[in-house]
Amino acid sequence: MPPRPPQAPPENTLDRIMGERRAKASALREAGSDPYRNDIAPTISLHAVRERYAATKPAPVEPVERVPGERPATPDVITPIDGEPLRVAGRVMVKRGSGKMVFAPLRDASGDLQLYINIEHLDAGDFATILPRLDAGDQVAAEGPAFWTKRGELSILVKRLWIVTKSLRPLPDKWGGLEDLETRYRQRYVDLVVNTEVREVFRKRSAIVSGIRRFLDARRFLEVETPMLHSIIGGAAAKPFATHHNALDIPMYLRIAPELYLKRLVVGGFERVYEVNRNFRNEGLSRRHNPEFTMLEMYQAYATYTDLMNLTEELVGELAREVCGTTALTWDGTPVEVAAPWRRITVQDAVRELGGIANADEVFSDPAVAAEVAIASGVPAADIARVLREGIRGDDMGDQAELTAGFKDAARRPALAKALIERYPDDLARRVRAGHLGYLIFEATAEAKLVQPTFLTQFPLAVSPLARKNDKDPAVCDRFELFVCGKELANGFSELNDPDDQRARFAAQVHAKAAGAAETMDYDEDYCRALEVGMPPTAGEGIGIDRLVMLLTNQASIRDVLLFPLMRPE
RNA sequence: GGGGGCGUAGCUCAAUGGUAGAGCAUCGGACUCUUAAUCCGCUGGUUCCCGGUUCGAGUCCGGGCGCCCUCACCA
Repeated sequence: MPPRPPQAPPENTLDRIMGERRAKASALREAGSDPYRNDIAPTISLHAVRERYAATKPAPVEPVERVPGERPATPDVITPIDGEPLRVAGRVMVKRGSGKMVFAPLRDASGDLQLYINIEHLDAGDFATILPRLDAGDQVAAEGPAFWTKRGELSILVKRLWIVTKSLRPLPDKWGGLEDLETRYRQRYVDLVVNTEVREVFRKRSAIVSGIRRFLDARRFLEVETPMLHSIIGGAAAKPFATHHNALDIPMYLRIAPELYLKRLVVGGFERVYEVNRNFRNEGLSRRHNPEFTMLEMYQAYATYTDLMNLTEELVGELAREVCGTTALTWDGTPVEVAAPWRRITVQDAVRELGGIANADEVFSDPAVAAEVAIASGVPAADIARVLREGIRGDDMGDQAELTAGFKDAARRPALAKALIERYPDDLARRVRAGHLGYLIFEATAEAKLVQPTFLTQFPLAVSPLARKNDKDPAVCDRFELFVCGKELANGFSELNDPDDQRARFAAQVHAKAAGAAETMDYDEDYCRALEVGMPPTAGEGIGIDRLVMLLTNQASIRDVLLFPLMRPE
């Protein structure tokens, strides 16, 4: 080895490897072979080659024992299957072999297939100029007939070889692979090259989304696109990403939900619409939350929330059969059966049966009882105080901080609650407040216990500002949420289409905000105007696509079903 | 934002407070059926960053950065 010049900077392994590969690229260029060429395309995919010759597989020949370094007497005679030249292309995954013979497994979008490169068969020019500059990671094209090796591996007997893209960075270790989560997420392109099971997850994701489209298109739903830039926050309760439009000089928000626009379309006469697209919520990250996530929202006129529960069972069952081949799934170690029918249980029954709250009936009718049970269930005193304050009409709701402090004191709490409740206008207001607290109790005690697919129904009015009131009990709405393994996957309801009721609900949202609720909907005047034009009776639903993909691909983290999950910039 | 864990060669991982190592990859050599190829040889380090304790720090302490888990938030 020549001694390194004294002025040369210290070189780490990566710099040295990349330097060597750049030198190979230059050498290729000098030899008249562009290392970034775009004049060679494959005529057949690697998987198609396998399919084509699968039936011709011979019995494997017993390998001859060889002493390392000893030269065989004569080269092997190789018999191509049909002699037809094939041109394939892909990434070289490893380069394995000797001076006169190289095995190079290739990977393309369809699968893997190995090249057999041999001095007896490869073009002499390619052998001299291309092969020595070939590294694992390079994109190559190769031409030659297919044959079976003695060990029974289908291979291309390479007669012509091109490096079509020289790779400068080394691939991760062929045995250790790429494990580091941070690198896998930040450099997903490497993850996808190396980890075939990751490719499989995202292929399934694509199949799921197209399956959803097929399912809905077959039922005469119209796919639409509605604005992602909103000037009013609505359709859900969440913190938005705020931005600004320069030409109009107005604040704008990335949408947190498409709901209110989709229902305007139902008013307009599109009786069945859906949209599959991104929502943005400026909130924390977790295994189930990414700030941008994909939601399917669909609306069907003349349907009820019960119809949509049935439709959801059918849709998920069909997707599971299509994508997983079964409805008996496993998610994060838990067996999950998604074949219909799924359990349907009201919030109140869930609190009683799953939350173990024996007096659930009382909880959902008496806010004072609900407050005590909520405290015992671990609901923060501040939330309880805020919810009870919201029941008071008018501006004088008392001081939130003072009330919270009072609610933390078991001796003072009953009197404080009583004082608030006495100022409620009527019994319905009491039951609405009790229901709201009951829902907080559900979250604290029962939510995690909804493991098998379960529709939770009859949501409290106060947490459902866009849902239709139940005909028999105006304190609850005809709404459901779908839970699997304690995670919310879908949310649907019969739509509120009474414009005056909707105005009252928006007003309640504004009131709740004044009471200290962090996330509420803005009053959407135009949406009320649309309802005044008249929306036919309709049911609508949103399904979290990322979480659905998690279920159908058995992934525990949302990051593993997002190609590029949000990361702090490097 | 709180709590816990992790961060060492391109990759996967070691290293009682005492000379920073292995396997793979790379590079050089041998080898015409490999598939974790094999054999011989050589390289390769800001131990995430800054500071401190110590005769001596990858290791202990403080601060920071990043990632993972968890709690909170996400009606």
